[in-house]
Amino acid sequence: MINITLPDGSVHQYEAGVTPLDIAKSISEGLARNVLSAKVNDKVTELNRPIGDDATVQLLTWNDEDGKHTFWHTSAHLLATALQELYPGIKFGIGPAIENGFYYDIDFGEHQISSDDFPKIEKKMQELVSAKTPICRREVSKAEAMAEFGGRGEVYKTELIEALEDGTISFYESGSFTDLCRGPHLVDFSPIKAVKLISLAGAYWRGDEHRPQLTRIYAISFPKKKELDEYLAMLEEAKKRDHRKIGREMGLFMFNDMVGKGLPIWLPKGTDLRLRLQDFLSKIQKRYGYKQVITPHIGGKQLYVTSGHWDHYGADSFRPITTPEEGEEYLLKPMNCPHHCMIYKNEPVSYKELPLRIAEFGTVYRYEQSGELHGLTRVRSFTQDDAHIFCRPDQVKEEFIKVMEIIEIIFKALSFENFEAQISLRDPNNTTKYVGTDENWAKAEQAIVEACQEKGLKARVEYGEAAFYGPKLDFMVKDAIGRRWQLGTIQVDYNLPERFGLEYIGSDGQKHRPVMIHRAPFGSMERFCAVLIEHTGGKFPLWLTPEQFIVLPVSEKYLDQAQSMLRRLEELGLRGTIDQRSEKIGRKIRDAELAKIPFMLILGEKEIEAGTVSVRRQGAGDLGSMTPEAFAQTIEGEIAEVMK
RNA sequence: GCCGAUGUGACUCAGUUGGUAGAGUAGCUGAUUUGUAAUCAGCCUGUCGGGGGUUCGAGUCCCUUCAUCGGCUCCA
Repeated sequence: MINITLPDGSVHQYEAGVTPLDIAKSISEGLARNVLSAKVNDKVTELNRPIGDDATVQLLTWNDEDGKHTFWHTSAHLLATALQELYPGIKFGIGPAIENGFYYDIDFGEHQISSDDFPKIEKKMQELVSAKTPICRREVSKAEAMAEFGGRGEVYKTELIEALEDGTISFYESGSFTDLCRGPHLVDFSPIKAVKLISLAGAYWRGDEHRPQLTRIYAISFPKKKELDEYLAMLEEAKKRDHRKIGREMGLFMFNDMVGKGLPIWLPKGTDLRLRLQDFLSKIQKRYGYKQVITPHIGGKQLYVTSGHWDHYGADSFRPITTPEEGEEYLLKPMNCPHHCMIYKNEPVSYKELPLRIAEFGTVYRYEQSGELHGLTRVRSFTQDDAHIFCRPDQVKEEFIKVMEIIEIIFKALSFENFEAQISLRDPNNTTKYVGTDENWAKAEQAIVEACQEKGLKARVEYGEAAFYGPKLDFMVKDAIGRRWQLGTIQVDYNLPERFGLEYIGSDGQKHRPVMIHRAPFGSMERFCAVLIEHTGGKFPLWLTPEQFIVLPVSEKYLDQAQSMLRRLEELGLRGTIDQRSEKIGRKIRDAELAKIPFMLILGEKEIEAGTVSVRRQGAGDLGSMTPEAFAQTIEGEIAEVMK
């Protein structure tokens, strides 16, 4: 007999060789029906793998991330099995579970495939599910594995096997399909009741653009048909929050082919919103001792040769601008740092002046690959809420904390709660590719980690993700359909101060090299606004929204009074417009509701006599009538609540 | 840049096996003067993304190019 410890701490005795499924059955039939895989001593395994010794066991269902993972991983095998039967001779890459569903990378060789083939593939998958095709694990030696896959010409699989250690290799068989796989899997396909192929995409083998491009099929599956329907409905809902759609509908921004792809144009309302965000940040920055500057949109080529950017990115960027003067060349600025370095160099700097914080809403131009452009989140011209902090090495941590505070204030004011933070550090096994001394790196990395600890910020640490010039801390937020975008960033830079020969005079009278910190709490105004639109669905916070209210006169007879009401409210510090059309009030309300204007102020005979307006809240309905002063107070009160 | 898809009036979309473009919304004009989510009538709107080809005839088929969408790669 062996002792099995369950998550609640209870210990049960079973025969040696008991399987997780047996354990589930002994607990309840319902659990046995829903269990997908099990965590045995913290390792996820399949339900039919015998347990030989005392162990802690956690039974995993759809509600556990690991259970879901098993489900989707098996679904990927289901997809592969179906494809193997439909398209003999295709070669398989990899097929993992992902955040939402799974994919399989396949070299279709001669076969042509398009999304028109999806129904056929889905049907084949359903057949395999109905047949309760079992999935069997088999451990093989490296030689056997190579022989089996090599014999079939599975070049991708053999490459994977190459890299594996003998004795750790396992196969999973389902129907006619055998896959190299660590597992674990469901014991058969039958729990996969609903499956949907989502999209087709090209994906380079091992993510390397110099290697063959495989066809990736994205799909998702669920234990219940209803869950699939709900998921698809959720995706539809998310599409309604797409910033590209809302941006057009609300008149926030536009694109135009003649202006050029990836070059956004901010329309009046979008500009209003953006400037309000910029003002908000500017005020905070002033409090934190930043000096605001303005620099040109172009810079001499030599500036970027000195900074190193020309060597690094020159070939893949906008071409230099030439002039009638022989040899004169300028670049559209891809970043603001070199200009700011020149500001630093303009006068000798004493240690007493540090940290020096130079801020600019700086518009930069980057020649992003055309396939990568995406609404406002990835563009070729964008404005960074940039600043560069020049400080002594011992000030890095304190400055980091101050920047984190600014980001905290902003995210709080906009209710960005579900962000992720990532600390990117050096690859400890390969320190040669980085510039700067070991001592400084160690100091800066430690400063970042400690700053996060002190601020109580939970950040994921990634080794090898640092830029060659320094470690960084990034803030990521998801968009409507779950894509992650990097917004705020704080980066330490040892490179530019070196290249530009920046120095300050220390208390010892000697010259020293300052550390430079790049930081952008929003990241860029474009991307930030895009994510903000998707988070709010266009219902912006009152302090930010371009139009806080719209006056709706009941008939054209009251237009004059509407005008004076608007003036009165503007005097009280609010902003809004009047619906002057000769439409019925119901129509005006409908249009204002759809335009997501927070407050509708209805003005008719009753209100004019009483000197009030009837207030209607977008999405919430009639709030009754009040004086303009009382209305202004309501709005101010709400704003103060958020901003405190 | 690569893989796949899409492109019809300002917007959303229809347009059978190729037969010479249509609806709703928006806009304009007029009537209506309206009380909490769509007043009525009339009018206008298109090189069917661009270019080339096949055909008696192309929005429909082919080639090419541009843009957009979903991914990959990249992202100072």
